Amino acid sequence: MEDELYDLADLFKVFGDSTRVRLLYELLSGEKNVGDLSDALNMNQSAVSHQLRLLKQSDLVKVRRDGKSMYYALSDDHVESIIKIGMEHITEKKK
Amino acid sequence: MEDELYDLADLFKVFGDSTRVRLLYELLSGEKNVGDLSDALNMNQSAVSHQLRLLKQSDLVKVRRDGKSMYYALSDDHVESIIKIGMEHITEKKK
DNA sequence: TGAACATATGAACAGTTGAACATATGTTAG
DNA sequence: CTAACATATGTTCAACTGTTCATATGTTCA
Repeated sequence: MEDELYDLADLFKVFGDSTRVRLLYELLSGEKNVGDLSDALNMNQSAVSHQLRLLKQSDLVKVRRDGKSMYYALSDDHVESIIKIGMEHITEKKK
Repeated sequence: MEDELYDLADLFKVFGDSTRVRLLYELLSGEKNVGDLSDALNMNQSAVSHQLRLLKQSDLVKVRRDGKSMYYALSDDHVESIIKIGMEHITEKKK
């Protein structure tokens, strides 16, 4: 159990960055390629690509190639659940 | 919405550290004082106190004083939900 | 009041991290 | 094959973070 808590912290570390959270949020509405994501976040391609890599490593997103583009998508719906509950905490806190 | 994503990242940042996650986990079984928590994590009192402060600031824990001791407890059950879903992601990933 | 205890706070230092820049890899069309 | 495009990777650096040590604050009890 102790070990799992370390893995858990590592997982949340991934959610603990605004760039990555915004990427995940963008992907809630469906798969997108790197260019789309760079535009959406208004960040350079390299930064986005680096962060997508981390998301991939944590199995939060999956990728498929289509021609020259790489399409990223959420890998399962835990992501949506986690974001949803986090949001609840935030909005309740503001009351 | 954009703003909320930054707050969300800040929230997860708090979960993204093993010391803090372990503290939250300890508190799942009920309120504990700082000494108990230091012993449980085998960390010095100062480090634990510093981290508890962050947890407090994020409204993840609440405190009450009883004599010389400060008793910390989870402030609501979002914490439990978040940990639970995170764990699910991890265990599914291992399959 | 003052000693002993429990916790909090401040400062400093090492380790980590995200972004930017440059460049490499991989793909398609001509 | 090669130019143009899309994405990935390596490196560097400033900013941030967690722990430790020292010390301050707050509480109880004799």
